[in-house]
Amino acid sequence: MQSEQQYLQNYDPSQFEHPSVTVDILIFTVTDKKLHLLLIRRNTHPFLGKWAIPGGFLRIDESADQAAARRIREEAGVKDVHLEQLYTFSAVNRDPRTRVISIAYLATVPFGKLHYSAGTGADEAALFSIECTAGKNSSGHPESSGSKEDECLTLTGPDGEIITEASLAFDHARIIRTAVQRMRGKLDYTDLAFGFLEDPKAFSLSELRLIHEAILGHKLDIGNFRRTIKRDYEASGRITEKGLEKGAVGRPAMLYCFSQEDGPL
Amino acid sequence: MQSEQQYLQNYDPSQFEHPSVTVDILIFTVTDKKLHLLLIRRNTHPFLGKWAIPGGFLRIDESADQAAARRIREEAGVKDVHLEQLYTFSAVNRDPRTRVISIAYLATVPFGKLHYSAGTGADEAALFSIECTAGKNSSGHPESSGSKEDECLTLTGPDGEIITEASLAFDHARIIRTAVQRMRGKLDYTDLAFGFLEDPKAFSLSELRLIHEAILGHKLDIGNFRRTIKRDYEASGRITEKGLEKGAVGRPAMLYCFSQEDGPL
DNA sequence: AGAATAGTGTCTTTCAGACAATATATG
DNA sequence: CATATATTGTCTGAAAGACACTATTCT
Repeated sequence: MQSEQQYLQNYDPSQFEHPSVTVDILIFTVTDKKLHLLLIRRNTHPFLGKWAIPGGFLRIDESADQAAARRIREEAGVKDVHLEQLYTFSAVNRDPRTRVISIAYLATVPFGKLHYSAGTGADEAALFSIECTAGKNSSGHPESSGSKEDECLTLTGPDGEIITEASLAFDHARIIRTAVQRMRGKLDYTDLAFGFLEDPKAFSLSELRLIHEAILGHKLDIGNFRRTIKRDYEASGRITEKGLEKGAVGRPAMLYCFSQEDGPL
Repeated sequence: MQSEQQYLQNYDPSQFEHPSVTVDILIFTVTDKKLHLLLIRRNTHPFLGKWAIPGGFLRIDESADQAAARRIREEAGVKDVHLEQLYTFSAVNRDPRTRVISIAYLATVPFGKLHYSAGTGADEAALFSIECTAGKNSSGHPESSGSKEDECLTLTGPDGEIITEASLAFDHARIIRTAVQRMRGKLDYTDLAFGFLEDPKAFSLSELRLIHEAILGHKLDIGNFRRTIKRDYEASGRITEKGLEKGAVGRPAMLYCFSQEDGPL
């Protein structure tokens, strides 16, 4: 029997036909009281001219997490944002070129940190507001094509352009729906919403509530929202009062500071 | 500019160095009032002799879902069980042979349906009971190596053999922990537990409760469990009474029939 | 009767949702 | 003062958790 060292030397990775692996990033932000998603217009085949989720091939020397972080730097000029793996899409014919599986990531970016090339250049990018009247299939399979209770996805571009699912490249409509569902599901038991704050070291509860409302797609009761957030976060010390807001319309809000549990001390 | 057809013809997928893609299946079952996981002992390098999650390379003509279904047929002789994607692990050095990313799946199999080769043959397989005293990091990153609140994973083999994380191949200890966390998190808002029932068309609430207890790792209050299950499932018609159990010790239990919402109509 | 398991009832505390009322800023 | 926003308080019904009690079978 050969030793482990011999085995590793003789191992030939090309004995299997490998699929291509890409990483797609859903870059979400909240502005104008609405949830928005960054899309880019494809300037190559296939799906030339259609809008797509930014992505790129996974390099051989980086993990998917690293590729996602790299890609969001390149595409949105931002780093150190919350980034989490969403789902891996692997249907055989999802890309007409060749076999491509895509590891989708979800990023939450404060609007002020987001920098993208909105011009009509080689890689035209745009922010689309998202409306997603969700179906109730909480446990639905992300890659099955025909859910019985299909939720309706509506994307509105900066110039009021409304694009339907058919204007999206590949299976990206389904990926977007999966991401919105995921965000809604995790909203109330994770710190997801805090990733959208312009300044986590000084935010008001109203600002946080508007983020929740944008993600959920409906209004929340002001008093009840305050009560639950303060109960869940203030008692455990994850948010602390930081003094009053200045120069606003109406009564100044108390500003809070958010510190992650295993944060930078 | 070339047409789409020309583009597709000229496209060369080998211009990028592709990683290998595998699909790993965490085959869970509940027996003896405890959660169990099927592992196989590796008979090749690397990690020769260590226990590992069954898996295999993704074929070029099948989706990850299909590969997972195929693999669980091959390994556990079972089909038509609940199978869901868990997470994709892609750290650069997780496999010493070459670059391998692994799409992990989670399967819930009734013990009676599970058939594996327990013998000490070429692919020795064994069921290990799982104890996982979880840390509280609900939103922890599955692939980060050093969680502050590392939960302790203990696997016990059929002959009482206790294996620690170091006896597991690759990053499989982490994958297993991620799976247990996922199951615990989804237990009370999905139908996950029903996937372990020996006969979903005739089960008692005690049987269902034992499954919940096995997954959670602690006892549940009998009365409160009945109340919540009946409220959540009986009112919506997803479980219905089916008559009394026969020939058991103690008072015979009411048997229920579980029908999934978008079931086989 | 006694053991074993199934099922019901009750009490308390907590929480969610609806909504009213008060507080503090600007113009 | 009117307006706008922030913040607090109150009421009700639902739900969770703890725990005692009753019911039906077998030996």
